[in-house]
Parts: sequence; C-alpha cells; structure tokens
Amino acid sequence: MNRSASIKDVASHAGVAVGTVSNVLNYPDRVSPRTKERVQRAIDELGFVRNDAARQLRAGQSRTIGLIVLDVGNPFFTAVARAAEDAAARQGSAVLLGDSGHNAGRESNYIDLFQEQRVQGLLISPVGDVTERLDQLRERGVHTVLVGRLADESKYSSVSVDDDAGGYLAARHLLDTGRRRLAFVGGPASIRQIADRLQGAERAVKEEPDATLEVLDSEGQTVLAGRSMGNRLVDRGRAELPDGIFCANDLLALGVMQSLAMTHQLRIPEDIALIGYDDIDFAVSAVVPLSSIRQPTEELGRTAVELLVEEAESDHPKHRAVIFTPELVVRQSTGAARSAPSAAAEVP
Amino acid sequence: MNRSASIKDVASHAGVAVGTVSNVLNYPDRVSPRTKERVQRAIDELGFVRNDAARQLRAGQSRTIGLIVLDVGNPFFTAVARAAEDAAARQGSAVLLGDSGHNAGRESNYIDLFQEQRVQGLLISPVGDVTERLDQLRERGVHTVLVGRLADESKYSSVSVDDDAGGYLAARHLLDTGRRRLAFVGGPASIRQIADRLQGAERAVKEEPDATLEVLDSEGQTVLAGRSMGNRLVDRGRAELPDGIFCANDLLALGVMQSLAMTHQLRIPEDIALIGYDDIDFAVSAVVPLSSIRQPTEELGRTAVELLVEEAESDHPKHRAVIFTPELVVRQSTGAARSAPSAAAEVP
DNA sequence: TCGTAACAATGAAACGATTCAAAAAAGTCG
DNA sequence: CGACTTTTTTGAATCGTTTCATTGTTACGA
Repeated sequence: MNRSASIKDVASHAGVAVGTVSNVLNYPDRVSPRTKERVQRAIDELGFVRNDAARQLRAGQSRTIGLIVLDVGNPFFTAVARAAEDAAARQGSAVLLGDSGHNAGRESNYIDLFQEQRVQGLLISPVGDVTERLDQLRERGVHTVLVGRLADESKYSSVSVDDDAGGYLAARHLLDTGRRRLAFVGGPASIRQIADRLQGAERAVKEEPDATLEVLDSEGQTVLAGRSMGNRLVDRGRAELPDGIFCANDLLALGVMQSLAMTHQLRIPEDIALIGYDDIDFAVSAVVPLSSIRQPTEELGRTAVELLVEEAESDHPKHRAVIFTPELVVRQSTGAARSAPSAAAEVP
Repeated sequence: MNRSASIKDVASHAGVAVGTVSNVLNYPDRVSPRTKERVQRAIDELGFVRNDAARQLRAGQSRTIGLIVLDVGNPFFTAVARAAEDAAARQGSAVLLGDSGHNAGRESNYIDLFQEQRVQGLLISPVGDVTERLDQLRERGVHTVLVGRLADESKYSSVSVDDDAGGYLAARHLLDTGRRRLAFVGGPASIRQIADRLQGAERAVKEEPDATLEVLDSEGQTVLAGRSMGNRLVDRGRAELPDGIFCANDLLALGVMQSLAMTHQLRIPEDIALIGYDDIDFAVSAVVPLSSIRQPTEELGRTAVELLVEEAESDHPKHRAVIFTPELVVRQSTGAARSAPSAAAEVP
C-alpha cells in the first residue's frame, strides 16, 4: 500500500458516491443502515484514515490549539499543559505543545509554525516582551490567551495566579502558628513574581503589631542558594534568628532545610518553621515534609482553553483576565502538629 | 481582516500569477529581482501566512514528526523531546508532542491523531504492548521508531539505553573505590529496566571473588520507599551493613541518604558509599552530592529522529536498533575525594 | 534583422475532504 | 394507482497550495 486510501477509493470500493462516505463519517443519521454498513466495511478493508489536511483546508481552521510554555521541564507548565490537553480534548481539539525554553527565537519559530497550522488559538507564557508579535497575531485574527501573566484586559485575555495573595497566605500561616520574627528568602526582587510574594508577606506582617519581617536576598532560587543562605543563618546567634522562614520557592526552602538539618542545632519546626512555594513533588518527601503554597495549575490550563474557545466563538471579542488564588498546603515543616494533630505528624 | 489572505490575494495585489507567488516562496532563484520585490511587498502588506494544510494536502505528507512519551513530567522524556525537536528543526520539521501518561487509551488517541495529520513518522515510548497498533501503522506506511525500548530488529528501528551496562558501571565504580559488601536497592524485579540494572551489577560483583551483593527489594522507586529502606538498614548492627549501596534510581538513593543523614550514625561516603541512577537535577544538590548514572538523553532523541528520516527516505526500509551506553557521574556520595581530590570535595 | 537560447511568468490541474442543491428512491394516503 | 412528502443519495464546486507544460520576454551572436 503505497499511497493511503482516500475517500474516493472508499466510495468506489463500496459502490457509492463520495458525498455518501463523507456523510457516514460526519452525519451517520443521514445514511441508511445498509449503506452505512457497506461503507464501513470498505473503510476497514482499505484501512482508510481521514486526511486532516484536506479537512482543515475545507474548514478553514484546524482542530488544534497551540500552547507555548517557557520550559516543559518545569512541573508547573507540564501540569498546565496536561490540563489544557484534557480541556481541549473534551471539546474535540488537540493541543500542539511548544517549548520556548526561555528563548525568544524558539518562541518566535513556534508562533510562525502555529500560524501556518491555522491553530484555533494560542496559549502562551511569553518570553520577555512579545506584545508586538501578539498584536500582529490579533490583527490576523488569531485569538491569544496569556498564561501565568496578567495582561492588559483591553487587548488580551489571561489566566494567572495571585502571587501577592500567595505571599500573604504563607506569612499569615506562619503568624497564625505563633511565629513573630519572620524572614523572607528570595531574590532578585526584579522578578515580578518574587516581588509580589514578598509584598503579600509584608501585608500580612503589618497586621500583627509585634511581628517583624526580615528580607534575605538570595542569589537565584536553587537548592544551593537556599543552602548557603541556611548556612549563614546557622552561624548567627540564636537570639538573632527568625522563628519562621518563608522561601520564594520550594527549592530554596529545601536548601535551607538541608543546612539546618545538617548542623542539627536547629530543629524544624520547633525552633524554626519553614514554608516554601509551588508545592513541587519533592516537598512531600523532604526530610521534614515541607509546607508550601500550591498554584492551581489544573484550573489555569482548563480555564485558558475555555477563555480561548469563548473568545473564538463570540464575534465581539471580550477579553477577560482570570486571576486564581493559590492554596496553602500545611505539612510538618510549619508544625502542623501544634495546631492540628494528625496522622501526618508521625515523625519517622 | 476576517479571512486571512491567500496566495491568490497576494498574486492579484502584486499583479502577478499565483504560480509566481509560489515560486517566490519556494524557488526564489527562478524569479526576477523586480517581481520578487513586488511580491514580497504584497505579502507584507496583506500579512500573508502560508496555509500549511493546503501545502501538505498537495505534498501528501506533513512536515511534522509525532512523538509520544510516557510522561512529560519525567525529565528523561523532556530531555529526549527537546533533543528530538532540535534534530527535527535542523531538517525543517517540527515535532508534535503527545503525553500518553502511561495510559493506553490516550496513547491510542494520539496515534489516531498523528495518523490523521499524516506525520512523517512516529517516535514512541509505548505503554505496554502496542505491537498490534504498530504493525497496523507499518502496513499503512507510517514509519516508527521505538524510544527507550529494544525492538525486534526485523520489524522496527529503536533507540535504547543499555541498562545492564549501567548497572555494571555503578557496581564496578563501587568496587573500584574499595567497597566489597554491596547492596542493590530496587524493585519490583518485574520491571525490565530494574532487572537489567541488577543483572549488570551482579556481573560486576562476580568479577571480584571477595565481593558480595545483597538484593533489597523496595516497594516502588520513590524517595519514601528509599527512606524506609534506609531506616531498615540503620537498625542493623554495624557489622551487617553493606559498605556500598547501588539504588535503581536517584529517588530511592535520595531517600536512603535522608534516613542515614537523619540518624547521623552513618556517614556518606565514609561508612557507606551511595550511587543512584538517572542523574536527576536533585542529585547535584543533595546534602551529599549524589553519584549517579546518566542516560544519554540528547543522543537518544537526536538518533531517533535520524533513524526515522533515514527509514523514510530509503525505499527498502532497513531497521536498526541503536543501543547507547550510559555514563558514570562521580560525585561526593561515592567518596570521589579518595581517589581523585578535586574542588567538588569541599564540604560546606 | 532574424533565429535561438536562456530566462520569467503564466494558469490549469491536482491533492482529499466537505457542502449543498438537486435528483432519486422510498413511504404515505386517499 | 397517482400525488405527495420524506428520506437517501448524488456529484460538482470549493478550500489554498504546488507543479509543470506552455507561453511570453529578453539577450546575443550571426
């Protein structure tokens, strides 16, 4: 079988017209059971598979949605991608996944590719400033939803997570469990998300007159950065130590935890409570299970697709910016046992 | 702009024939500079973007390669995917990435989708037994390369990594650094890769008359499984302990490391050397940086694409099974400092 | 000036599915 | 049985690109 069978082959093999075969495929009710069965047999015998290129050429649009993420290795994006795929599948579309790897060139290539594919729309976590490209897309009628970044509502729809609220949640939780000398570990402040998380934490601390917040600027957000920050803390006199630490992400928190665990002079959560951000897989299986802030990735992905569909279907594009609130996940590292004794409190 | 501009619009706008526009796009040399310039301006003014559906309808084949992985969240697959993308891009194709999530149903959906898209070929890490589906594909002329699994060479090409060799490497390294009472942590043995790694380790141990290998069957391959295994070890008398542990993957190894670090009676690598498998990101930033076995993911992805192209271009399909050998990555957990003092030996 | 290469530009045909007006077939009822 | 409605089937037109045989144009030497 050199060239795959076309609808025409099926038609002649079944002794019917091409229109009838098409009807069997798309409007089975219009076809009598007898011919339907005959056509079906022809399809099976020839191993016929619809040619999607021809379909979408006729339809003028494909049944796919483009999704460009910053890094497929990042669990945040893989979770979003998976949710987007499910949501798309539910309404008969597929998702084309592109990984820009924080690289504007690759991002641009994917935008071109997806445009040539005539995707129904584009979901994108942009690298830097792409407003120009996106404006161009808008002019060409390609609907776009920004993922994980708040957008100017007059121009685009977007789904994002409220980092300020997340920071507030984390700090508030430390305060609620009796901590008063808080520290924020993270940096650089030039990263929007980190600045927002800090701002939220400050907001919470201001609510308690006797609470303080010390800001510790880390170099990057890696486990190693967290560990060196932890080592600096351990070197301090006990009186100068914070009693609750909020790290801008889980990697930092795990690093801090490592250095405290290694020196064995400070216990978590008795001496210092620790909370991270992102709720990565490793948070649960840390030496002391790490409390964290979970981003609603499933909702992000699902909603992004829904906004896109909504926008594509209405003639008068109305943009919406949906902002999700993250969620507090309490584990042992913030002394859950104190306020709510549970099975999770068993220390190995 | 309601409907996007077609090549016909460009032609009339530039005052030339459609064929000329097509030539500008595909064979610029055939067109005189003057008309080329005129056409180019029309393209820019109308914001013309090629319709890929029409292109591939004419061409009979798309410029995409389908890749179905078991889990996009798994760093192994994301690395393979990235390499495959690069390799594909280098020869003008794009990769459609599908995530089966170890689910045969989703896998089947992607196979259908990719077939309808008339992909140039399929790279797949199959869920369970898909030989039937794949045979069907082969009949329909869709070339397929299996990724990460050795295939019957008479039927398919494949790229895979030699797990036996990896196991040998790991155990040989422990032996070379003076360890004699080795333990293998991992399970269940029903998983092919794990069985192979164990087999390789056994092969190495047999080379040293005075060395022994104890097999510890873990429940799953998670950090928690590793930790509970570690706890069981710590409870043993010192004389009964292994002096070198090879874990079937890095998660297990990190778990074992956690439990040893927590009890602080056994030091790594002085009392027990530890090596994992996969070289995940966290291996570097463990409390004691973890030695590991790295799989050549880039080569896998690149070679998979190359095999596919090779197969698609030759008329007489000749299948090949390419097996890569993994690589030893020495870090502190196996006492690199002993044999080769280096900067990496600095303990914080 | 003419003949002939060499080069440019043309436009109809083809790819494979869907659509839809029209024709054909099957039912219904007096 | 004939007039009518309903259901089923038909097949030409269409989507946007590429291909390629054909026609038109230019350049150059005789």
